[in-house]
Amino acid sequence: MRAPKSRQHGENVSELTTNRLSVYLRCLTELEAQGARTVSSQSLAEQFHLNAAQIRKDLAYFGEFGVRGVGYYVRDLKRHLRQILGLDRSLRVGIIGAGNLGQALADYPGFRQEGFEIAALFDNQVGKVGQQSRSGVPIYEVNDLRKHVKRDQISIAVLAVPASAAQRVADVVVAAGIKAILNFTPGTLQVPEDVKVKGVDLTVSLESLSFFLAHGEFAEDDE
Amino acid sequence: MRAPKSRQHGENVSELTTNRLSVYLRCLTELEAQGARTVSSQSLAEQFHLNAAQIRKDLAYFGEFGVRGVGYYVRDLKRHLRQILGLDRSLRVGIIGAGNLGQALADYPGFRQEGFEIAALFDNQVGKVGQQSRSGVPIYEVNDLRKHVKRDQISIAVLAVPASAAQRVADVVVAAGIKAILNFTPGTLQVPEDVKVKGVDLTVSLESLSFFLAHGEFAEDDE
DNA sequence: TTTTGTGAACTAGTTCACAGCT
DNA sequence: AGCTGTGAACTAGTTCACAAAA
Repeated sequence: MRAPKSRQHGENVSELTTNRLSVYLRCLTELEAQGARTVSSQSLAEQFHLNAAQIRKDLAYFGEFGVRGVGYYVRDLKRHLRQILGLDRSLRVGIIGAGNLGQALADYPGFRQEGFEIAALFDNQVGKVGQQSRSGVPIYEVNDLRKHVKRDQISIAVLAVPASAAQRVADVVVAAGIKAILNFTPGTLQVPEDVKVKGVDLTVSLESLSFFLAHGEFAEDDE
Repeated sequence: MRAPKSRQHGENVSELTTNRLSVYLRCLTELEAQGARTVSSQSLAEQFHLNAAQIRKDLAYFGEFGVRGVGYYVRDLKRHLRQILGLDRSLRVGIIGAGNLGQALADYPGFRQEGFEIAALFDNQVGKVGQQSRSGVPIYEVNDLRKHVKRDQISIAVLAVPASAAQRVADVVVAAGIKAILNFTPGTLQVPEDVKVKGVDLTVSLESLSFFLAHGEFAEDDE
């Protein structure tokens, strides 16, 4: 039996779970490179500091991918995970904001790695439009976003614009039919229910680290 | 009564909580700019799509900052939050890896905003060492990390190096006495217990969005 | 009256422990 | 024997609801 129940799921799956699925995929890729053909949830957990029961639960939710007494076939499980994560289709990404960060992200090799294609950068600064990033990603006018989303089948937008423009640009992105946004601007975006936003909030991350520094090490000065 | 119990806490506080504290601080800054002097947990929750009880609980853990029947004094609460988050000390950041991403982060205005100072970039490429970023952050040799951490009082390291170098560089960072790392490389770092790592995993974020696209919208093709 | 601070109730997420398959 | 898949137990996190303060 191949894929017993897969899909029509997706409703209840928490973001913590999907994040872990992505992590599992990465672990399997590493194992495969090391030449492993099968792996048990136990050894996977030990090598990558995860919990075996959780791995099994996460995977079992999408199908019976394991073989009792054996474990999981690395190659097969990788394929299943890629399918579950929707990485078997081609995923094109548009980056809005061709500033330092936007261009750096456009040229970031990590993105391409797992099969994401950076299709285009978008900006409204005349000097930038028509140019391209170091690695050759073209920069288009933000006003033409809708057109390029259609033409290049862009399904994910990365927001790397100044904070002040964030919501306005998000509205444009949503209007262009994008349903998934990776948001590098600080703060929350207001979007319709059917649009998923994932925030990468550098200020929050740094301040959280600051809290740890302030409280983690005891007895620094007063009292 | 000013700061009734503050600090000696920090042990039990979850990362979700510290993240929220940072968000509250940002909300208050916005409110203050709008001229608000006081704010109730209720109105704070409504305006920024948070939960009023949770705001109160989060804050009450660190002290009795509110006034019954009134709410919180915006300016006071901001000050308290900055103190709780450890933002009242000067926080210097070193970015390891002066590639596209590292340099973009070095010049990212969002970092400086809330009082973080990007003290230096570090790289081991001869062509880069001795140069500086567009906004003037100097690039030093990674081998001199320890020296600069001491000299410039760097307390937070941002890892923006290739995945293959991540663990090796993390070890160097830890050896230099850094206790807080913001990690842009994919995968987990092995560090001692007293070092805090916060990961920004772009691949995981994108793949999580991909999952949503694959499952969020119903009835796309087969079955 | 308004709004905090907080125990109690609830919900979500994780881990345990074992029956059952190979 | 070895390992999965999973109900049950547990832990963490959130929200409710209300007594007490201003």
